[in-house]
Amino acid sequence: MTSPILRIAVPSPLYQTFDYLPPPGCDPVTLQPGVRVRVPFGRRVIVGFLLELGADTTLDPALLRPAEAVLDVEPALPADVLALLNWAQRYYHHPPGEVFATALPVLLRQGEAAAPPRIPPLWRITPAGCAALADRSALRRAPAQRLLLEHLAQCPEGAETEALRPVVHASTAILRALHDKGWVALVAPPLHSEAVTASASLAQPLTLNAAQTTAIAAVAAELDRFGVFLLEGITGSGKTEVYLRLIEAVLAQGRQALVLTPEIGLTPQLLARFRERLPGPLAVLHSGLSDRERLNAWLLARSGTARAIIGTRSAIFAPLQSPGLLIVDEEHDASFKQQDGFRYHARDLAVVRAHQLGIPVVLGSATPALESINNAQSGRYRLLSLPERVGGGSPPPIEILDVRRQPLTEGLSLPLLARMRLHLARGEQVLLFLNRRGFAPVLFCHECGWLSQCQHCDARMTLHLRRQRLICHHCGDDRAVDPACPLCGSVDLRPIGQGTERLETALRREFPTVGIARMDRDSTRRRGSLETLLTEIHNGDRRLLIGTQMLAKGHHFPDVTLVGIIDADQGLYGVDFRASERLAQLILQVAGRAGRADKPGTVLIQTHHPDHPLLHTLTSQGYPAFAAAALAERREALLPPFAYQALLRAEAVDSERAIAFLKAARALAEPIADGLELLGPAPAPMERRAGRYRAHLLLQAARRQDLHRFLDRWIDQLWAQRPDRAVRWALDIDPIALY
DNA sequence: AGCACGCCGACT
DNA sequence: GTCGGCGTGCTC
Repeated sequence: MTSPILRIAVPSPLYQTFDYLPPPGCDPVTLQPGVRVRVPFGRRVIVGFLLELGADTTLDPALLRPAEAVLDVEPALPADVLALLNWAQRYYHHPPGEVFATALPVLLRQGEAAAPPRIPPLWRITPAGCAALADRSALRRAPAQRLLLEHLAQCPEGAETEALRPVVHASTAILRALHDKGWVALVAPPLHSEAVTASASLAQPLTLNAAQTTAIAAVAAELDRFGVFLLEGITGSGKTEVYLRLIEAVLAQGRQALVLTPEIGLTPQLLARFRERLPGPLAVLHSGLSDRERLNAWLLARSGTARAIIGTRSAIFAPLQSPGLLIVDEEHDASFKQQDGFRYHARDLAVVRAHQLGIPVVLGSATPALESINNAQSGRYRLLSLPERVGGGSPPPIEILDVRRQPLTEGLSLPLLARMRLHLARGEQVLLFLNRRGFAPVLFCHECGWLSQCQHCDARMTLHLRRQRLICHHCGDDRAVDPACPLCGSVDLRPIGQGTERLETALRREFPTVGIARMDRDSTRRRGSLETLLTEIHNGDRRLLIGTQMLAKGHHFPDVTLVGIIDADQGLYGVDFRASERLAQLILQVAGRAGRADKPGTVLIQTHHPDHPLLHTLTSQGYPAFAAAALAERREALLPPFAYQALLRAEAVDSERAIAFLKAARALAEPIADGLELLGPAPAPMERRAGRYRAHLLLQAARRQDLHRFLDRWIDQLWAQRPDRAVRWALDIDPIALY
């Protein structure tokens, strides 16, 4: 009897798997797909991943080398994740080694043994701590300690270190101080069975309105079979409560729920809400974790210790012991699509995974992707609507401010300034949205016409006045601002255009007595500074809020009654056919930050294109009407979701070689491109970025089947070409941006 | 991607 | 004389 062949995914960018013999002394019968295997690879020894046991190999069997060792007894990934990865590998046509590496925490990729997860211990207030809290004088000079103790007094079960982080700054240092005084103690977490039943301390669910009840019932009735539910709920309509009820229902069946959220959506507030409502430890997976933390959270999910798992994009591959429900919050968000390497879409994979598992998936958004709306209309998804705000109140009215021929002071029109004055005088808060950080997007010499061009990109360097730097937002290059023009020496250098920093400066002059909060990547870089700002906004110390899209997500500002969109024109006539969809989503996202039932907000949009039909439809009839109109345009133009696209991207230090690669690829494609349209090669919209020239070839088909049948053949030919190593290329299936 | 091999230029 | 530049080939 011949020994079986191990088909191994190897962590390399090669479009193939590698065959090995079982390690000496290993009984192949015990091997299961999904175990990690240490194998010799060239001159190295690496950790690979067993995909399948084969009976034969296409190679000369004499060339096969034996694996060195099998690292797992049980598969590192459960069968359903393996199935998902296999599907994704074929669909995205990406090298298998990189696909499978995506699903494993770094430490497991490096060969570390998967020990049982550490369940985080809990902090509890001690009797001495309660006494200190009751004693007025004890904590007078330690407000942060008081705050933490008060918080813990509300958590008889105790709270994780991680859950206390958002309560005060430097929470770990303060906990240490409290611990030294004997006012708090670390206790072992309750065992899982206790955790599930001991829900006495969990926050009470909110009452539901009719639409929420209907939505919950619709999903809850189908928990044991596949279905995609598009939960379209305007901001404030209580989507999170729907998620929580469904998760509770799934947990009650002894199953787990996986929630995906965009990176910025994973705010302390959302996590706190999940923690206070759901029993037991929560597994949280996001990019801010250390390798050790990530492995632990991953193991909590795999072992079933964590019943609810919440994470960003890559959490779609999280192993679950007993999956019962998938939720994708803010499903329209572009951050679900990986934009380099293995370019998968986590929302789309969530649908695939749910289908493979035979469980429901809920896609939630106030502004669903046009793809999802189209799927709901065609009957593939079930639409569930939450049309009302919880506690009543209507969504903020949106007005268009025509700023053509209007005087603008630092980008602000007189009507907008007047309205701001009105709301501020009433003691209310105002939020201004400008999606451009820095002081000004260009520095310009009035003497000779010099522009702050980036050396490495087809872009201008943004002026950051306070830091006295010119920074390229595309490659990160950074230089000091010269007081004089580098070309002619003139000191007449002028910043052109608006950024949030400039807006802040202007508003300080305009409203000298009003506290201003600027929220962008620059002002919140320091750890804890965002929390400080949010606190000062919520207690009213700052009433004028300026921000980039960072402020469009996650946070809610109930006292904001006026939202100003400073410049809506960027999204209207771009090269990207998705620009207007993104703009509409962004406008509503920002609008949704404001107001509450008894204090409705107003949204003002400054634009030079007040008659733009889509903008008009959005403001006068709302998102569903906008989406219908935008979908009609897409159908007319045969664009996604009425066509299927793939983009072959190439980049090189010289543009000719990137183009030459794409021309060769096109030549290979032409004889087999039945039912396809080939567009290009063409330079990318920003041709040079970080010193590399980028170009692409777009493939489009009216039928998905035609596209993928073609890709299956083409991709093999591309890999078989004699490669020009100066060219880096990648295939992007269902691209969402053409840059 | 790594990693080694290999064949040409300016240094201890 | 060799140290090291990056072109080329290979990984079961």
